[in-house]
Order: sequence, then C-alpha cells, then structure tokens
Amino acid sequence: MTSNFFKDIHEATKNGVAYKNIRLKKKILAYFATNETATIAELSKEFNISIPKINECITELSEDELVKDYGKSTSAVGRKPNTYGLVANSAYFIGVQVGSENLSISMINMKKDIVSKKDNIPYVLENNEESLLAICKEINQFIDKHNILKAKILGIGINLSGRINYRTGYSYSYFNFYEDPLSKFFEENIGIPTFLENDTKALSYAEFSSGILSEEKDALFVNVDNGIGLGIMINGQLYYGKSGFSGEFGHISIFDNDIICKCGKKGCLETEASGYALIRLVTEQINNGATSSLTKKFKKLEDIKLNDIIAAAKKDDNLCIEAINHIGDKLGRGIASLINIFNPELIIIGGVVAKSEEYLSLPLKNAVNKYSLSTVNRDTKIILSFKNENLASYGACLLLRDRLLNITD
Amino acid sequence: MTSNFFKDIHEATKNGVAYKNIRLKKKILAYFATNETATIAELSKEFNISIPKINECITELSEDELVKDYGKSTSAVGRKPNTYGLVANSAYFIGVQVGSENLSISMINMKKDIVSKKDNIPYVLENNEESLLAICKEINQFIDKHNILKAKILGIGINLSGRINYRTGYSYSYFNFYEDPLSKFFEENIGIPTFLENDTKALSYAEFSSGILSEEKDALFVNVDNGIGLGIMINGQLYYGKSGFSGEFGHISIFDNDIICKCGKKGCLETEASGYALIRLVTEQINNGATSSLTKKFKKLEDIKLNDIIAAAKKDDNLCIEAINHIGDKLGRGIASLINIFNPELIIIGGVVAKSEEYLSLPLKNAVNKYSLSTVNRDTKIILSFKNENLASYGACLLLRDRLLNITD
DNA sequence: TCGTATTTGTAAAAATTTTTAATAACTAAA
DNA sequence: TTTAGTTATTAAAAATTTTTACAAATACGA
Repeated sequence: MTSNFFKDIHEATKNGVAYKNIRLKKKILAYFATNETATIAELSKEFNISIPKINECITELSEDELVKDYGKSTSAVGRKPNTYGLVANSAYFIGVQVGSENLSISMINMKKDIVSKKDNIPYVLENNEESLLAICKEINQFIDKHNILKAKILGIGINLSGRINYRTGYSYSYFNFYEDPLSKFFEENIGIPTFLENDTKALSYAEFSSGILSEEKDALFVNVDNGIGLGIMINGQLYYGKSGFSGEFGHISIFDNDIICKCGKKGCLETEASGYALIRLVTEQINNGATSSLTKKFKKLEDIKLNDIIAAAKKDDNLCIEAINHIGDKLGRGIASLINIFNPELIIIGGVVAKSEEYLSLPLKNAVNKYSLSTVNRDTKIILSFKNENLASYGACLLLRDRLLNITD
Repeated sequence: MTSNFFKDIHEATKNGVAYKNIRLKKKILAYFATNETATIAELSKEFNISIPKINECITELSEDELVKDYGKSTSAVGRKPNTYGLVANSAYFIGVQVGSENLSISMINMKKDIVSKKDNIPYVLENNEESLLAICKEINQFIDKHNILKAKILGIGINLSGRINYRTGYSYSYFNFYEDPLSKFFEENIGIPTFLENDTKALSYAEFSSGILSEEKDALFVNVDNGIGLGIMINGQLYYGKSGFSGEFGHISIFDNDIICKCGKKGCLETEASGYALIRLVTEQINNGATSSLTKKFKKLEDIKLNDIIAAAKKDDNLCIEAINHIGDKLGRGIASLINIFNPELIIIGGVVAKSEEYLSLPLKNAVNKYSLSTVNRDTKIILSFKNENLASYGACLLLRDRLLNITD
C-alpha cells in the first residue's frame, strides 16, 4: 500500500498547519535524498524546527513507510542518536531514453539504486504516431513485467532528442502533432505522471550526479558523439535558458571553413570537432590516397563508423590517430571559450569519441591552455567519462526523482 | 536613531522563536524591496503565515521605522486594506566605481532612490597603497559631506576592474598586497561593512535591474568599451563561476588572425570586435591612405579616441561607419555563440561603442541571424543601452542593497 | 440614504510548537 | 565496576501561532 503522504502532497486545499507539515516533511525527505541519513538533532538544526516537532514528522513518515530507522550513529561521546533515512523501495521512478535506433528503460528506487534496466530495445524513431505508440507499448510492458503497484511508481521521465520544454511538457522536434503537451499523451497511455527531458540534459545530470562535484556545482558536460551536445549545470541545477534550448555548443561559429554543417550553416564547431568531422576527415584522406588499416576492413567507406576509427587508433593506426588529434585540438579551442565564459569547476567530456582517451584529451588540453586565459582555466578540471552509453535513462530517473523530491527546482 | 532590527540580524545567539521572527521580518523586507508595497493579506499568503502574525511583524517593523503605512489600496469590493512598504530613508547604501582615471560614488536609500551622486572625481588608479588610501579618503569625505549617521549606512560596495572574489573580499588584480582581504582594509579605514565587486558585473546588475526582464531572468550584458566585458544573469542572479572569473567573453578564440590581443593571445574576439579594434581599424586605414574627417582634426593618430570615431560616424564619415560595421559584424558572430549556448531572453549591448547605434546594431543583428540557430535566437531580444557611463556605482549600490536585504544570494 | 455583500483588522479561543526539565543511554576514566 | 560527563529521547509546562468569530470599513444597488 502506498502512503498517504504522496496523496497529501497534491491536495492543495489544506489549512495552514497541515500545509506546513507537508512542506516540512518534503524538506526532510529532500534532505534524506541528498544526505542518505540524518539524526533528529541534525534535522532540527538544519530547518530550525524543534526536536519534538521533527520527531513527530519522522514518526509519521515512518508510519507511512517512507522513512525508517537506520540504527545508531557512531558519535564519540554521550548517548548515541538514532539515524533515519529513506526506505529504499517505498517508491520507484522510471526513466526512458528514446534513441534513434533503440530504447533504454531504467527503474530506480528512492535511494537511487537501479532496480531494473533494459537496454537496446529494438525501436525505430520516426516522427509519427505509430512510433510514439511503440514507446508507450514498451514502457507498459516494462512496467507489467515487474510486480510493482503502479501507485508506487511516482513518475516516468522520457528523454527525447531535440527541443523540449520540460516545464510545459511540449516536444518541438518529435511527436509534435497534438495540441496537448506530449507529456499528457504519455500520461493518458500509461497512467503515471510523465515528464519530458532533452536527452543531453538528462545524460549530463547523470554525469554530474556521480559525486565529483564540490559545493558550488558549476560544471559542463560535453557529449561528443556524431554531433556535439552540451549540458550546463549552474549552482547544482541544470540550466535551460528561456525556452529550454540552451547548450547548442556544436553550432557556435568559430571556423572560417566551407564545410556545411548538419544545421545548414558554415563554420560551426561541429564541422571540425565532432564524430561527423572525424568520419569525414578519415574518409576524405583515404579517398586522397592515404593508407589505413581501415581500407582493408571496409570496402565501402560509408560503412566506417565512429567506433571503428577509435578502435583502429587504439591499434596504432596513424591516420586515425591524427584525425582524432585534429578533433581534440579543435574541440579544445571551443572548450577554451566555454572556460573563459563559465569559469566552471569541472568539464566532463563524454560520448563515443571520448573513448579515444589520450588521443583526444592531450591535444584537447593543450588547445585549452593555448586558447583560454590561464587565470581562468587554472580552476577547471577536465576529465573524460567512459560511462555506459545507456546512462541517459538512468539520468532521466535521477532527474525525475530529484525534481519530485524537490531537491532540484 | 537606527532600529534594533539590524543589530538583531547579526546576533547569532537567539533562540528558535526569536530567530524565526528575524527571518520572517527579513523576508518581509525583501518582499517590499522587490514589490514596493503589499497588504498584510498578501504577505500572509506569500509566506504561509497567519494574518495576526504578519500583523505583529509589520507593527514591530513600523516601530523600528523600517516600514510604514502607504495608505489604502484600491481593490474593487469590500473593506480596503492598508498597504505597507519600506521607509525610504531608514537606511542607505553607498556604491563606488573605481575607474582608471576617476572615481564615481553614489548613495541610494532603501527604495533605490539616488540620494547623492558624485561623478568624475579626479583619481589615478595605481597598484599601490597610496592609490588605495586615496579611495578611502574620497569615500570618507563623501560620507562626511552628508548629515547621515554612519550606523544608517548599511554598507559600501566597491567596484574594481579585474579579478575579484566577492565572497571572500579578496582582490587579485589590484591592491593585492595585504594578507587580509581587501574588503577588511576598507572596513577598518571607513568603519562601515564593505563588499568588493567586479566592475562589469556591478554595471550589468544595474542594467538588468532596469525592469526589462521577465520572470525567468536569464540575460546577458555585453559591455563594449576598449575591451569587451560580459555580465551573466542566470535565474535573476549574477553568475560568478568557480572563483568569480566568469564572463571573459572578450578573450574567446574565434578568429584566425595574427593580431596580438591585450591578453597576449591571438584570435580573441577582442582583436576584431572591441573599441581597441575599432581604433586600430581606423588608424590603420588612414595610415594606408584612406581619407576621413578625422585626418583634419587630429595631427597625431594616437590621439583619436573611441568617442571621436563614433561622433565622426554620426556625421557620415564613411571610413568610421565601415569600421563600426565591421566591429558589429564580428561582435555579432561572437554574440551568436552566446545565444546558442545560453538561449537568453535578453542581451543588452552597452559601453561606449553602443553609442554608435544602428551602425553597430544592424550588422550585429544580421550576423546573429547568420551565425546562430534560428530556433534558439528567436527567443532573444537584443537591445542597445545608452545609459550614463557612471551607472556602475549605482550598480554597486543596488547589488549591495539586494544582497543585504537577501533578495539575491 | 440605507441595507447588503464583501473584505479587512482585531480579540479571544483553540491548537500547535517550543522550551524546559527529567530521564534514559552511552563513553571513558577512576 | 562505578561514577562523572555527555548526548538523546520523552513528558510536561510555557509560549507562540493559528483559527475562529466578530466588528469595522467600503462599494453598490435598491
């Protein structure tokens, strides 16, 4: 049985005291969500609420089975306090990554543990109702597979590529053929509150949540796949911009070349520093007569994929190494601009291209030093991330959990 | 006599109830600071505190002469409520802009009215103690001139160029020869709490506070003087980055030229799109034999200042117009990148160069359309600001007031 | 002009929260 | 093992806040 608490949350018509109680309980849950466990004294101090009152809230939350006793703490002197924390399986959150060729669905519990995960679900993304219904079907199957009450699943976060307004639930690049918000369509088809998110932003959130960040939490995540995406975290929150379209880093104009970008413009960073660029560089040079281990393997140059180039580089293929070096240098120049503007504490480079490790990162860091102000870049750590490609659906879960528990927002 | 309230604020040792009272009063003051006036019912709703309790706070704040009755409101039906608001002259804030060749000092009251202002105070900025003491002397003289109790001046905000950590009060570019924070030096010399700020950020804050922004408040201010500065407002707050060095927009590398920038690097935006660049363009072309109205006026080309070029352009000097056009185009390309990254609701272009109006703004907007994604730039308003050059000291006042009243932070 | 509808402001009653005090739990040193 | 010192928890008392009820203020229409 689900607790009264989540029903209470949505009841707007509550008198002052009842409303304050709910707010305090939410604050306590949010505290547990970030701090794992806490003692009553800690919570009392944190929220400036008396110990008996906190005690009352904890008792009620325990009765609702949202919070439980995690045993005595190990303080030095005096009577040891009880610690309390979230009940892991009191509620669940589902996250869905809609890729162009597959789906990935994850489910986490209150304590961020992955309860279930299904990756590489065959699926073809097309901008029509059939393709949309296929997503719903997969999600419903995923839910049915588990023996979990629907009421215990507090929400579903769905990542789509392209332009998303997470506040309104509208998608502008895909499935934008209804008048109502797309999130409403999902809700009606699945029966659980649904929230949309841009895929790069959700992935960034997962990366940022991995515990590397300090207090301030101003960080950037650069996703280098075929294209280049950017997730911006400012003061611990994802940054969206006026309509949620922030982070179009791949299309800043910093080159004077004549290469037409996917966006239609010239001189974009993406034309020289992305996976697309990497493939173009390699195939161009092979066409110009350069030799590479790839020429034996692939009859048709169109079949060469990003991973093939990176694998070849790791086997000392000079052409590929140099091409990756080139990408690293150009990307580094772009990242130098980000450092000058944001003065971030951390930049994470992820995506498939990051797997080329030092072939990418050394020229990249070199270019950063060359093109950004030393007083500014001194503060910025740059790291590569080799996380699982299916991290995005986990990011959707995390983001959803943190939003519903009011940690973010 | 100053109220008890500000003394209370700094007393950390208060029991729970007293502390909550102070916090509620601060919230009420902060509300008044942004909303001018409010009724008791409004405040009760806003903070979820009962009407009698709010009434009690308002009564006490009135007794402390921080708040006063602003008369009946004009609601449609029923008994008309009293409105309350800040007492304009219950307290004051001083802001100081330290320029390279002069000082500007402003004083505002609680309601943001400029009570006193002194601009163009002769002064030479040098990185030594003498120059620092000269600032203190001017501030002390400014204070003495007014018949205002020191205790009523709640703080002094001082803008310096270069790298400032406003949280710690350290300055890294100027007056960095003491072990203690520079802010402490000022406090000891003046006897009033002092806060340092970067000049571009303070100026930005003044520009952002002029009431053009909507709720979200994601905006950028580009200051185009000799160099280029950038102030970033995110979610209504100035963005600092890890150590307060954010906004080095002038030194992002986007050109493949060979011009050495003031920062020592090549290819910076500033080499093609700043006041420096404008002067360089004009003098270079005159040296190359181009004709201009400026050649008659100035025997030595080194004497040509930014304002001269802008004035000449406004009198249809073709050479100057084309040079400004060039700056506009290049700056627009840089701003296009900012739009792609930030998706801001507003970009304000200020500084001396902004005074060239459409000679600058038309090529600039054209370049923005050319180089940024239309789906993103559609949201962004770009406006020129022709505000007084001495706005920065007012910005320091505003920022200080809003910080002390806890509106920001 | 008067009565009705509506909302504010305030006083008293009721409910809630904090504070204080007492007790329980625990460590470390005698 | 006992005792002094420290902190947690609980219970009761005190203080505070909210709620309720009602008088005062205002607009509008009869």
